[in-house]
Amino acid sequence: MVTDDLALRRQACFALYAASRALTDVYRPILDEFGLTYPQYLVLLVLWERPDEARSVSELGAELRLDSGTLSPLLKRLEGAGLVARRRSVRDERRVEVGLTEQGRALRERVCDVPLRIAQATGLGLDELVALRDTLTRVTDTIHRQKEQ
Amino acid sequence: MVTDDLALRRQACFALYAASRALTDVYRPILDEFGLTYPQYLVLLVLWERPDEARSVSELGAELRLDSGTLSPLLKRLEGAGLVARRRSVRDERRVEVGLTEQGRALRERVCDVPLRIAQATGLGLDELVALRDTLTRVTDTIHRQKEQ
DNA sequence: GCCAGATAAATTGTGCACAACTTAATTGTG
DNA sequence: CACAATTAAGTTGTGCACAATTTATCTGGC
Repeated sequence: MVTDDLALRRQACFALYAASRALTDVYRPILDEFGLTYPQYLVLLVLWERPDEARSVSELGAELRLDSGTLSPLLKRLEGAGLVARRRSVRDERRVEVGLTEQGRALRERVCDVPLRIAQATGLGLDELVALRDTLTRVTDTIHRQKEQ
Repeated sequence: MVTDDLALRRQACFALYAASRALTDVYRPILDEFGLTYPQYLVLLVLWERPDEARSVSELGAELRLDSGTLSPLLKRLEGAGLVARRRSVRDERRVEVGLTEQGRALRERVCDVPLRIAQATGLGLDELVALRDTLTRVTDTIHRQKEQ
């Protein structure tokens, strides 16, 4: 029956959209303690993986799948907060290198229990959470692979 | 090891955020044929469930978990597109009733194969898709239940 | 060495999301 | 009945997302 196929509650996509916003709602008060938004926190996650290595805007964009239209103003806000430093690459002046400041590196220690706090809010066990992550990653990769062809 | 716990690829939340945006990317060109954005499409999904019954802004908001700050301008755009009609309730003049226009009802037939096209893009089987939807709905409900207490 | 095409980041414009606030109408309690 | 508290929708301001465009730089072919 076509009628039911369009019912909101049947849509996996709505479930995904709703869950994503609900989780961001959980993050908001927690990250607010550090003056961060969720996308800003994601940028820091990337930089914290190799804290002494600067990344270009497009490298960050490739990891997070965000373009310069989103990242440029976001990075300016992180710079304004004193967490990252931006400077033109000497070797290629088109590139802007984004690195952590001392303050940005230090924030990492204060934030490291955030994932656990979030995981608890989901009500899922660690195994379920891993399974969910892997399913979603597979969906995302499938979509991106199709887009490239 | 704390280092790895913060790695981007380990975060289920990033997987959720990335998958949600990737799926919206799949919707965009499809909904563009109808001049719709994804949130606008969601509003129509709600209205199409009972096409002859108007809903208040807050009823729509309860279904979609969106507030009037998001819905008011969105509904004005749907009205501008000729798909919905808004009018003040006679019984309670605080309320605004949102109903489908004839054009809005007619759009449903043209859109009814959209879910199938999206499902195919995910690369998941129908059973996996249902399981994913149910897991995500459970996460969302858990979070919202906690918020109310 | 020159220049057409490619690349990197920023800018502009539109449309969500959401917090905080405003305005208007309604409801409950004395 | 009066009026304080509540409720509904809209408005304002901030921060993403993303398309389209702009500006600056670089690269490869000649």
